[in-house]
Amino acid sequence: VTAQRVAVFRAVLQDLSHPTADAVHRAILADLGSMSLATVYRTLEFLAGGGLLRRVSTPESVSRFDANLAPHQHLVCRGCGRMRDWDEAALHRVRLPRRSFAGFRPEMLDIRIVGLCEGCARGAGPPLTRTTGR
Amino acid sequence: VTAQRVAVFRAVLQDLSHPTADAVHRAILADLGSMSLATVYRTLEFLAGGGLLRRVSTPESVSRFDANLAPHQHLVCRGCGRMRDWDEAALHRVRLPRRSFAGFRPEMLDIRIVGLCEGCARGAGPPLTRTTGR
DNA sequence: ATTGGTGCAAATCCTTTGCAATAGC
DNA sequence: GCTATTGCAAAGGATTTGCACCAAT
Repeated sequence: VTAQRVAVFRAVLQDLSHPTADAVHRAILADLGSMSLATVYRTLEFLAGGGLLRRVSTPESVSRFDANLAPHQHLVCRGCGRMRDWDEAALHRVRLPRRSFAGFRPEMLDIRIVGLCEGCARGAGPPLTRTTGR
Repeated sequence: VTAQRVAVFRAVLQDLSHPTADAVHRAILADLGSMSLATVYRTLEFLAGGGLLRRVSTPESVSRFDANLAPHQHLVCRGCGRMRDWDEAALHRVRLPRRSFAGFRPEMLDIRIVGLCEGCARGAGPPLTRTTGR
């Protein structure tokens, strides 16, 4: 339990937009002055492995991190990539089908609500490109 | 409309595991002999932009492509990364809440069913690491 | 001749890793 | 002192891009 680990954990706790490793790094630099990006990556990996953080998947090619361990969904802005927590009652009611799907063993549902955040909607974000599902 | 574009499109149509750019490239090499990986990337981008294919997000750091344009969900194996289409009735019933979520303008639901495919379940895939939601 | 598509290699972005220096117990 | 952690720089994988060449109109 080092100062760096505390700093990374706090940075994720404080950034509700689900920061990327780089965003965490920048926040720490602005706040404490210095820290290696490699250490940020290692620490995020360490905290996620220890169950203190979650690595969440994004439609982009970067990992984002979430300190909210409770079951919930995410609002993902396709403009800026930021994510906010959201807890939609209707989605809680969805259950994983009891048994396996033709040999596939389901373990969890991964649900995102993709759209535009307020800021990006104003400036009209880029056109919808990466899609899945409905 | 060139021979390369046809080859890429057909490769995606024929691979139901939602191939990566690299997998498409390998399939074409095995089949036709030669084609530049850069062209595969450019063509996939072109086809996705034109609406003939979809780029689907994955929990990994690679893009996968889907020629099935109908609304559906995916079974994603966290062992090998392969995806299969799945159409779960219960998930079709989920509706996006009517209006915006505190300034966020929802556009679509992105739903994945994460688990282990038959092959990976046998060999017991790696432990569950990247998570989201429930 | 002109426009667009292709191949190759170099460049970019995000992330991980080897290794020596360092910190904490 | 020992072991785990850090920083730096280099390596890595996926993807994109600059540019010259080639093909079809």
